[in-house]
Amino acid sequence: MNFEIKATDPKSKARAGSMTTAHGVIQTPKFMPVGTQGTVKTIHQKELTDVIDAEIILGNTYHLYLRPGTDIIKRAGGLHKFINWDKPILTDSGGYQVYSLSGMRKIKEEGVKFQSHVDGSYHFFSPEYAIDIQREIGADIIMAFDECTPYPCEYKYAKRSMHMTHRWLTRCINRFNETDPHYGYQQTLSPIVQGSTYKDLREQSATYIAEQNMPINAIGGLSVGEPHEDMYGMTEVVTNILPWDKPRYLMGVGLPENILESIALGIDIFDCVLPSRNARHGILYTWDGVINMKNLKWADDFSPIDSKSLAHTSRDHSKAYLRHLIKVGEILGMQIASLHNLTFYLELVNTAREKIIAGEFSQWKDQVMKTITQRL
RNA sequence: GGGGGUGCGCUACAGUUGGAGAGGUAGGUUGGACUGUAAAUCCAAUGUUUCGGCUGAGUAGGUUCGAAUCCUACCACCCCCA
Repeated sequence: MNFEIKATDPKSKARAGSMTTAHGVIQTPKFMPVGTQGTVKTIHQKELTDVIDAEIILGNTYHLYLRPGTDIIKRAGGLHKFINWDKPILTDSGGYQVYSLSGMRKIKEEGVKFQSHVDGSYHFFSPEYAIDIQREIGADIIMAFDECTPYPCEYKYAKRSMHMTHRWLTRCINRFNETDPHYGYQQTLSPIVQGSTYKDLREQSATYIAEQNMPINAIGGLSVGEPHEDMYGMTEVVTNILPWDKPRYLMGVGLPENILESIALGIDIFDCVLPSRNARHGILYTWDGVINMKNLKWADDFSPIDSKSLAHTSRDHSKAYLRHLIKVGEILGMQIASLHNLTFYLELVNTAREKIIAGEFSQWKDQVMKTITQRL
């Protein structure tokens, strides 16, 4: 994998770059739609490319391992072939499930014992096994197996967890180096910075991760409920230490404003379930602000959902119609809303990239920040 | 025309076999939440109020210390017979 910085913003640490993976180029900053189970919920692959302009999507090791199972994916020839998507894919290692399935898992030095949310059966993920599965899934970028700590998190626990994540990283790297890709193209392993909301831990972790000299670095353990100031503060601490010439991936972020602020702090790649999940729950993101489509006030608003949207469905259908679809639980409502939000998210980062190249990112960010955060 | 059954809150369904309940469940409605997806999910409110109460189990009476419950009449709906 190769990363080239094309332009930098004079007033912030934002950069515009381009990452080359086995399945194509990713222009950064970039947002990755989340496709946990081999699909970005409600969105067809053709819409991902033709409408949303997604250049990379995310899959999840834990979910794909449970269903359909790695055997099926292997026999399909890898996840790309299985889902008919020939652009880049990144897989999360299952580290987030260590956090989100708390109560259904046990963490030990050796690894994590999960109870399946599908049928309650027990499964064990070690760092080595997480790499093996991700080799079989065949994503272009694969993530180290980590523990995503909750918020709030006591210092002692955060420190112990961070060190374990570091030890797990060594095991991931070793396994990665002693195995080969299954499908004839290179995969890239990304380590993950942890350290909760503690500056010294974040510094320590970022330094450790930087020393590994990996082609891409990720920041985890944020956007788990901490105040935005902490999210930005920790991100800044970390981006100051991670190598400048390698892409930085801020995992699980975030709201449109989180993304713009983080771009200003030197983040290149994002993923988040918010645009897709919230779309299904009736929340729309636009340049003019946030719309709760379920609110009564849209019931007789026959104006376009968003006349400025790059998604034809948002220009062609009215708010009243979309509200109706969502209120009655029609699938098309979730499709139109998901297509809208993801199109907006990609337009947001693509515009940020243009503004960085034009040298006017910071002014532009300050200007749009006011409007995108308001509730309509 | 005769016989039987059932009637409460926005709706439905349960339940209440003389000691009340502005109760249950589901749905609807109206808000809210959601950040590397256990999520087409979850939470709250939903008679009225000056927050102390007030009104309330189809309507009107009656029996009773006390009635959603028992009695009478009427009304509505459902079923059966003609």
